[in-house]
Amino acid sequence: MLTNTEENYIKAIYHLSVDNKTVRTNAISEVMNTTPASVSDMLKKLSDKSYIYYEKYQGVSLTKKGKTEALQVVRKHRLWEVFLVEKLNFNWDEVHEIAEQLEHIQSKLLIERLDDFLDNPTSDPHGDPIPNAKGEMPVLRQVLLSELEVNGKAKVMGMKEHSPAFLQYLDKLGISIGSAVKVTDRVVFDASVELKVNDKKTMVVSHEVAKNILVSPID
Amino acid sequence: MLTNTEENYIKAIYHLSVDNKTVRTNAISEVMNTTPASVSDMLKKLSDKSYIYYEKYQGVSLTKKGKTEALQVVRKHRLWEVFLVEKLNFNWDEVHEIAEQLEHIQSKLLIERLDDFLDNPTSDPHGDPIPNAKGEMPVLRQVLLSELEVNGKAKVMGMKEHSPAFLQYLDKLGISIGSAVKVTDRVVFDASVELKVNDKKTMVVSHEVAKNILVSPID
DNA sequence: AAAGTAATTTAGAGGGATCTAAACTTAGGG
DNA sequence: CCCTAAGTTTAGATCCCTCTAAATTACTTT
Ligand SMILES: [Mn+2]
Ligand SMILES: [Mn+2]
Ligand SMILES: [Mn+2]
Ligand SMILES: [Mn+2]
Repeated sequence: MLTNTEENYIKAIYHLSVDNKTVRTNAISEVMNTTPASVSDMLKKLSDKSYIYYEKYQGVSLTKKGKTEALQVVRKHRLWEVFLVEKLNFNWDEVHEIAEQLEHIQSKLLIERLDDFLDNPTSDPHGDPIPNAKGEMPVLRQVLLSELEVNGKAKVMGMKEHSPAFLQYLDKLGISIGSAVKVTDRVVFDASVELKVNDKKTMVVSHEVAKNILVSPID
Repeated sequence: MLTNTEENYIKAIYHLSVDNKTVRTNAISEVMNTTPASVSDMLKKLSDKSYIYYEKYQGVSLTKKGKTEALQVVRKHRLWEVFLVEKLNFNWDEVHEIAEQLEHIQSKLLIERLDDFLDNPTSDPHGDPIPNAKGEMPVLRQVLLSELEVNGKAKVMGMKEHSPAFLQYLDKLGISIGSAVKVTDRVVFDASVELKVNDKKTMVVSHEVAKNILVSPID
């Protein structure tokens, strides 16, 4: 049985594991808001318990066992976020903090009942895919809005950034999951993206914003 | 901000505070499954933080502040139990352990939204009253089934004991909240109660069982 | 009222999670 | 190729919660 803290570390390592690079101590300390010293302690513990592969000074990666645990926590987090938005009428920028707490509730049965109650959703309010009970997750072929070619059309599928500030900004722009977007121009100077949303509103978003919006191109 | 453990101690003290007697260290250690030594430590801490009145060797009682906290935890516990039974189709004997975890989720907004989602219930699946957001709780005039006179009629309002074993036994007997009961006889030897449930089934329950069923007499 | 017993508190310790400061390792620039 | 800066680990400490064992206090019983 993992403690809440251990679950959080494993989840952080999971989220930091892009491509097959090893995850570094400092990167973990940053997302966990702890010191590298604390991370080192925890890595030793998680390694002893076989949740991670760990070689001193070389960074870590999740074992099969660790990845399974991580995916269960991610599953719970995202299902609770769906619950909060769909059933309790929270806005998508308000749910992450509460889900950070709810994701640690221990009850297999609870999460399966919740999944059914929500009609087995496949993605959360931010467009992130929800692993199934076995920890399988559909790999979605998505591209960043910042990478879409001029005149390219696409459907908004999700957001990489989940901060309330970012999500509220999208609300203001009228961009949400499912929105149809068309890139009408790209500013050479700063890579800002000019786009049309739902065939109506035309707007310009910074490269930074465009980099955090995941879209699925329509050919 | 209280830790989960502090919340649990305060809740335990609340539940042990019947009539105006002071709550004793050993009683707390028993319901918390800890040693009296651990309780003493915690009492000192809670007293320093003004959640309880504490005089060494004399037992404790909750301050206004402590009672307010306790009632909020109780409110959350019972609302989550309603959620689990009403929305996720749990049986009433399965919800307590999960609610023990959920009651510590910190979010005022969440609990108010949950309350609305559940249509502001006034009692939980075991018949226990749910404090409102201000911590007010209706005082229900209830009596134990064991105290009902022979030929007395009553409606089952709640259970004092919440263990799965007890609740499952009631399921088997066909006794649930709202059941109409009539005491047809009382065995002098061991105070067992003979009763008729919903004008149909006649059965005998032990004094011990009857002592744990709360009823509201019908005149 | 003193003794004996039960309840309670204190002392001392350990595990979990965190920190700061110091020591160590790695890797890149001169 | 070695030296230094950045990254990482270790050492030593604190806070929280828990324990066992010992000491203290309160209550009961004679
Ligand atoms: Mn989230
Ligand atoms: Mn999300
Ligand atoms: Mn309960
Ligand atoms: Mn209950």
